[in-house]
Amino acid sequence: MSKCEHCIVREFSSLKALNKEELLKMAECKTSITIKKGDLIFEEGENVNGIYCVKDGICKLTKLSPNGKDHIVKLVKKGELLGQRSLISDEPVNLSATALEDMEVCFIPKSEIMGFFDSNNQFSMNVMKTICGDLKEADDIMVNLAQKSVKERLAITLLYLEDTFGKNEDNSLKIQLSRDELASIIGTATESCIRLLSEFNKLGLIELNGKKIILKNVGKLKKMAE
Amino acid sequence: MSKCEHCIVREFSSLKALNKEELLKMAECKTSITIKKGDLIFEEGENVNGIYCVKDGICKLTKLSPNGKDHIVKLVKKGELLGQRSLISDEPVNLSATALEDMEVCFIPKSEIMGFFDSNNQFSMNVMKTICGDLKEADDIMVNLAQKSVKERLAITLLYLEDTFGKNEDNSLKIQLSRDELASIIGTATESCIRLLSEFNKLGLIELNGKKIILKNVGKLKKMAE
DNA sequence: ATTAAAATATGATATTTGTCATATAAATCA
DNA sequence: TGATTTATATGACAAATATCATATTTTAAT
Repeated sequence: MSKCEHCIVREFSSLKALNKEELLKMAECKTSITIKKGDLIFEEGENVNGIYCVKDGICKLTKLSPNGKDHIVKLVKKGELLGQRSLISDEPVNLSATALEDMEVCFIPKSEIMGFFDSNNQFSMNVMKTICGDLKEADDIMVNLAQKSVKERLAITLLYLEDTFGKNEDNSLKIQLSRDELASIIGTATESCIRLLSEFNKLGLIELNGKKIILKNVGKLKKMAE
Repeated sequence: MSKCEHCIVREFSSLKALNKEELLKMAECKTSITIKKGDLIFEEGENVNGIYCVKDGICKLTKLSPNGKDHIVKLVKKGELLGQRSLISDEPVNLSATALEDMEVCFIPKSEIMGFFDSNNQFSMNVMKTICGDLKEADDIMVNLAQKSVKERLAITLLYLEDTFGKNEDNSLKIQLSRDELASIIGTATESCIRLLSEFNKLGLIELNGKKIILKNVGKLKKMAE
């Protein structure tokens, strides 16, 4: 069993408020889990009795619409926590989490986390700040969905993906999404997404190479996103 | 100066966790404010050094899109608090608040609230739960904006307005929104909103009488909203 | 009360976006 | 490897929605 004290990603999340003793205690009750690309971590409506700390890899949080299509609400990367909202509200999770890459996560049971809420004020405050950040982000996304065209949203999303997940040596986006997944972030039909990617490609804004996407003209993309 | 102990709306918000002493202390530092319909309570980007407790009336929280159009992110009614996110994140507010009716609100300075966070765990937990609720709601709205048609969103919104704000004796929606505001919740052009209201009217789903809107067939509206 | 301004309403039309069909390319599996 | 499934791509068309113009009604102001 690996020690939480020595885990670097802890520093990126609310867990950074924990002291040595608390970390030792947590290391004892946590479970390390390996998740394969494409695997479900938890599903909408499920009772997740704890939170997941993402040690490595990226996952998507999706919500099923009554029409049967998934919408990607958020992408979560190394250092972030999953399942906080559900834990605090004491409700089933409202989103499904699916690995987009092979992942390493640690599961920390609810009882442990609730203890930290009681005993460690800084931890509570950190969690609150994270959730407030998510809410602010959600406000921005709502306004974009309500007021921007699909083209603008595609530009915004591509810039966000490069910004948040970085690029490879060949300048291609590090995060690999299918066209279908990209469409499901933007909130459009897969075909429309593909069509606009082709258009961006022809305009020299991006370069497509199989699944690889390279942003060639960030300036123009930014102008387009306004 | 009215006493917080005797204020009923306090019971509906996170403030219900406060004990008698805390309420007395709060009563001393709070400010009661009357706000006229249409008046701005605070504006996006402003530093609001505290929170507002809504004693009476309804307000809208809006965000300005770069294209110059407002989007209504949330409606807030009696008993709810304003400005919590900004206070916790220690950032300027990301939304503007405007009264839709004459309002009575109390302003409680930041220092006071921060004290409660330190000393009253239940209060912290309540605030967290509220924000988590907002986040869950935001997820639902995002999926609706991304996947539902304007017609479906109008149906959803009308049902929500009746559900949340109730109706008058003549069955008309208690909350009075302009067509423009309704459109800005749904995320569509004012004309499209007006056109669909007319259509719903002709179909017998609703009845229009000046600004008054009566939901005539909630069952069909619900089916339409799916 | 009269006038001006704003809100609501509706038609005509353009644009955006979705849907269906089909082709091609890539990935998976026996 | 070859066969089969899945993902990507593109055309043709339909449907949804936005935009612009204009009329009517309501509200506000003088």
